[in-house]
Formats: sequence, structure tokens, C-alpha cells
Amino acid sequence: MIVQIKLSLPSCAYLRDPQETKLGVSIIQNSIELMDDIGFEAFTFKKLAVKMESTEASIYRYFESKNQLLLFLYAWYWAWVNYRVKTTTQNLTDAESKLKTAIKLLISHTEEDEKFQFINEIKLRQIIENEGIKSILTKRIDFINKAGAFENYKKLVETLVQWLLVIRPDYPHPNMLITTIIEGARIQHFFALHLTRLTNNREENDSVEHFFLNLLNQVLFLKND
Amino acid sequence: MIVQIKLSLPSCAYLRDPQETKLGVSIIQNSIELMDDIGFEAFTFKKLAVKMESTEASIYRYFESKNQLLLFLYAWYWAWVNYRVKTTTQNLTDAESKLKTAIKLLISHTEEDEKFQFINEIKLRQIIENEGIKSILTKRIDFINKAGAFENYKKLVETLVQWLLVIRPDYPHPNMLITTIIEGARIQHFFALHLTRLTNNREENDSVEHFFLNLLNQVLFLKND
DNA sequence: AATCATTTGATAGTATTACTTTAATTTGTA
DNA sequence: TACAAATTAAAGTAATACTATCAAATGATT
Repeated sequence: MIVQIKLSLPSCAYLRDPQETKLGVSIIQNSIELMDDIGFEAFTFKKLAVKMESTEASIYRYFESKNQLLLFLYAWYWAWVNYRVKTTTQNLTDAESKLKTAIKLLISHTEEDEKFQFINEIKLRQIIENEGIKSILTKRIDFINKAGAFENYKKLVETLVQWLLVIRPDYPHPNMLITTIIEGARIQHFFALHLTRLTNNREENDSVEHFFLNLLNQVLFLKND
Repeated sequence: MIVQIKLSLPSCAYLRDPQETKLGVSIIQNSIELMDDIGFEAFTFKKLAVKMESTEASIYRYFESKNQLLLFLYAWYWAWVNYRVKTTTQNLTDAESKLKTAIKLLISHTEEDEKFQFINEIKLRQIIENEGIKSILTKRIDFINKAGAFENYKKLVETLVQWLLVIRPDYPHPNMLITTIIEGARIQHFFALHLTRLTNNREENDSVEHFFLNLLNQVLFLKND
């Protein structure tokens, strides 16, 4: 059975919630396709309108700019990851397996999730990996942060931090460790694809996972700080 | 004594080398000021021209676009870091102190370097930290990579990797570890400034350094992989 | 089935951006 | 002094990132 779940996203990520209408859903679907295809720079509302056989004006009723649209995708992505981490770990009992399962989920490239069949999660992940940080790295960051744009990301980090602290209550930098793993994995995947000389995972494609799990293990179970 | 050193940069990062002329140097100086001030998105050649009392057309003889200008700044930054690492470590004899000195240099926020007094290194570093990745994250990455845009960055990584392998010849992921530290430090500094809930360095400002040196130590001296 | 509110579409328009072109002027150099 | 190269000034173009207006379609309510 397929259940459609509507994620709750910060209102600064849209003008009108695209999850509520057919046109809105079409905007999300098509923008993921198009952005993955031609990249964020070349992406315009005009091209999107042509692709989805609608008009610029209609799209502007949902998003005030393509930056806001990317922010929406970014927020959606992290809400979805958060949701997946929650459901995947809920049956596990100890903090260690919860933490490791979550990290594996975060690092590995995911399958499509049929719960949101209107979203192509594979392409969305590629967009976040390739363009995601652009939505953050703007002069407006402090403003959109205050508006709650990164709540799901922060929640996710805090969840993992709590598990980590159960295992090692005295570890001094839990947040840095978690964000370093999350962001680091993204960067290593990107490097593996485009700047191979910078990574060591030319041969085996699970070495990113191996590297970060190893890092985690060393921090968790070997004390020298 | 102040020595002016001209860094050699990949030719895909400019149309005419701005280091060679007064106007070129002025473009670099003013673009660093302006970009740091208003951010990459709002930055235009028109505004730059007004600021430096020149014209758009003149700037376009040096750089074909503002993206290329950012790429130049990015390449310049890493050439400069490379140079600093080389000079700072050349008197050290063992790999371990070389590696640690280099990592400290990479992580900590640097003083202005009087060798290149026409460049404001503090502001440049802020630009790279805030906007740098944008020069990479474009559909053109594979093209500019082939043209050699990231040579200095790669050289730097390879230098550190070699030192690391002297200390731990059997370590399986040296490149990933080094790039995770370099990129991770940049991200943590950014988070510390804008998304404080994601880091643990609210209080002490050297905790980023502490965290990554600690990570390095664990990997170097505790084997469990 | 008629009414009304809301959403969408079609069209046009504006300001800005990201360049290009050309010709005149200045600067550096032999 | 003359020549080439670099710079400036000015104008122009195509595309982008929006905004505004009004008509048409849709949908919910009575």
C-alpha cells in the first residue's frame, strides 16, 4: 500500500505550499527533473514553465525565486531523511545500532522511496549533493535560518548527537563529529565523481562508508583526548 | 623587506593574467573587497567597475565572467596556501610535525601575509569559506578540472597525504582523511558563524582545531581498522 | 443549476544583468 | 616621435528575473 505523506516544511521555503495542489506537485516534480538535468545556474522559471506546459506567472505564485525553490527542495530532502532515519531506527533498542544504522543510511546512496512517489529521490539527492550548499551559502543565510529553514537538518543532527552521547557521554565534540560525517560524506561522493585524485574510492564504491564508519568507531571506542 | 611573489595559476582562470598589470591588480583587490561586502550573488562587473572607477569592458578583457573571476580567487587562494605550507614546514625534519603544522595552518584563521600586500587575505579567506564551493559546484566542473583549475589544491592534498603515509603507511584512506579535514574545517567555521546549533564551538574558538587534531591523532596512532 | 471565490493561463511589460561591439583616447616603449 | 597595445566611453543586444493585468477555468456552496 502506498501512503502519501505530506512533510511539514518551514513556510519561508515557499509562498504557497506546493504539496497542496496538482500544479504545485507538478512544479516540484518537473523542477527536480530539470535542475538535475541542466544544473541550478541554467535553470529558469521560464524553462520550467515550458517543460511543464504552464506559465512563469503560475510558478511565481508558489515560489518567489529559484533560490527559494532550491531551499524548498533542500528542506524537503532533510525532512525526508529525518523521517527515514526515524522509521528505520525505531525498532532498534540500543543507541549504538541506532547511530550506526542512521549513519549508514545517511552515507549510502538511497533507493527510491515509494512513500513519496511523486518525488524522484535519486535525482533529488543528486541535486542536494551537487547544488545543495548553494541554498545555504548566501548573504541571506542568517535570515532564512531564523525563519526555521534548517530545522529538519538540525533535528537530525541532534538526534544522532543524543545517541552518540549515550555511548560516549564525555565526548567533547559530538555535534562537530556528526556534521563532519554528514557533510564529509556528501563532499567525498562529489569528489569521487568529479575530482577522483582527491579521494581513495576509485575502486570500491563503499569505501566512503568504510572510511566514515571507521572514523566513528575510533572516536567512540578509543579514548585519547 | 617585502617581496612580491607572483603565483602561477591555471590559464583557464583568466583571459589575461591580472597579476601582470596595474588594472589587473586593481580588479583583484576591488573584487575581493566588493565580493566580501555584498556576496557573490549581488556582485556584478558593473558595480565593480564603478567601485574601481573603470569600465565593464576593461574588466571583461581579464575575465570572461564573474564565475571565472571567483575561480581565479579560488585558485589564487589555494596556490597561496600551498606556498605558505611549503615555507612553514621546510625547516621541519619529521613527517609528523610537518603534517601537524600544515593542518594547524589550514584550520586556523590566518594573519595577513605581507608578501602579497595587494591582497587582503582575511577577506579572501572569508570569500572562499562562504562562496568558494560555488566555483566548483557547477555543471562545468569536469571541464575546468581538465583545464587544471584545481592543481594547487590537489598538490596540497598530495603533499599532506605523503607525510601521513610516512607515519602510517598502511592507512587505507589517506586522501579522504586529508580532504575531510580541510573541507570539514571550512564547514565548521561556517556553521560556527551562522548555524551555531550545529557545532560545539560556541565558547572556545579553537575547538575546531582541537577536534580535527584529535581526529587525526586517533587515526594516526590508534589502529582498529 | 447558478453563484462566487479561488486558481490558473495568457499576454505584456520593466529593470537588471551579462555580455559584445566599435571607435576614440591614453599609455608604454623602441 | 611614432607605433602598438591597453584602456575608456558609449551604445546596443539578448536573456533573466521578475510584476501586473485581466480573462478563463475550476471548485465549492447554496
